[in-house]
Amino acid sequence: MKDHDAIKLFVGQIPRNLEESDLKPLFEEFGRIYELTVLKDRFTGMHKGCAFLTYCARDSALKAQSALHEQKTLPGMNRPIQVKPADSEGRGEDRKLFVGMLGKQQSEDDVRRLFEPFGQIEECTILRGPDGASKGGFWGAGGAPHGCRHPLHGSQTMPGASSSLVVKFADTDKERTLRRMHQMAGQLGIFNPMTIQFGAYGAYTQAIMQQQAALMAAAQGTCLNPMAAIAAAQMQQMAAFNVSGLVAAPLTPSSGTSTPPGISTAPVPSIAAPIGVNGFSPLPPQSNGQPASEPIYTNGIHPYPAQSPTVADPLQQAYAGMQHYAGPEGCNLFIYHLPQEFGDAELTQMFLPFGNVISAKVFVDRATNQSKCFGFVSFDNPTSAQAAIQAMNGFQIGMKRLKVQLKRPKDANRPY
DNA sequence: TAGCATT
Repeated sequence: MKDHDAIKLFVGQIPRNLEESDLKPLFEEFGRIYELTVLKDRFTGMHKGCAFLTYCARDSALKAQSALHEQKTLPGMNRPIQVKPADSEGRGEDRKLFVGMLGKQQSEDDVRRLFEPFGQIEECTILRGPDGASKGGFWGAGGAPHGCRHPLHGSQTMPGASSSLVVKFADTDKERTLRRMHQMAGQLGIFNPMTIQFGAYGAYTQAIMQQQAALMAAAQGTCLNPMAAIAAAQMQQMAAFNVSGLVAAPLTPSSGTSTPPGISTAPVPSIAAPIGVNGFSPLPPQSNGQPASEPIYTNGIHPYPAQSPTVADPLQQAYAGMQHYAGPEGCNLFIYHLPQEFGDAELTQMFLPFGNVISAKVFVDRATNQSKCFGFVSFDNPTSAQAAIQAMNGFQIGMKRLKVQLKRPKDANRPY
């Protein structure tokens, strides 16, 4: 098993004749390896000259990085080996902290002194109002603090400040936009489009919205939990539609009667869970912070019938033997950089706002039963898929950003 | 030099 805070390393400039078994000895010197994968072309099997490497221990990764990165050149290569955290392990802007509740007279130097013990400071700027008084500040450090809460957060109250020091990750561009839209929507009183569109479910949808707003507030802290991130994504969608005035379209799953390809439209099996007209179940999807155990499929079909405990209908049993996890071309998404703890239910939840989710599957390592942090989501139409890409590609969850793309077509560049 | 539906 690997540490919870293990780092996935990207290894570049590897000679193409070295396979995993050849590379292992080189890297094992720094600790036990959890996973080492040489990247290969999916179709030709050609070695791409790079690999992903995860050690069981975070410390091993740090040691390997400092010992190897740019330090030696493998035979036949003309540039030194690259060993550094993979892009999925978080990016530059994640290093910027917001510091609030500074004393009005505190200078950049004061702040630098305060934060120096935690790492190298790249940049420190204090935002000042027209009167020159501090309005909080931004601080960039060469390394995000471990864990969720910076040790200085709440640790002290600066002279003249109304409450204790605030230290958290600075908003990303997306979060800033979201926050602004929120404020705007609040002022205009059009907070929730679903209460307008789906009057019958007003109370229900409002409850969800409130719950998600609460979750999102939690997400604004220094630690993003996955479900809060989902809520934030959904809120973002809603805020976006509010502002643009497009109240209905993208939130409405395309139809309540569509069927997956290859399935006759005639008898749609009834399912146990009640279905709302808008494709949402009338039960809150995330009560007690748990993902919905019964994701909603408005076509009336569970993509993975084996998971349903209520199989009795022979027709449903017939479906159970079928694999209909892929929608038509242009409807299937490949999602990478999922949080480790995401399962099919969370993936479904996250993509429900964009349309009919035909299937959502997180790829699991069959030996360890652990998520490989990627998966597939299929919609019943390309528009939903595009909307999902638009909203979710690059979406930040914790330290990572989702990669959301169309799945490569199955027979791409297969000659025959 | 960047992972795409498994038993």
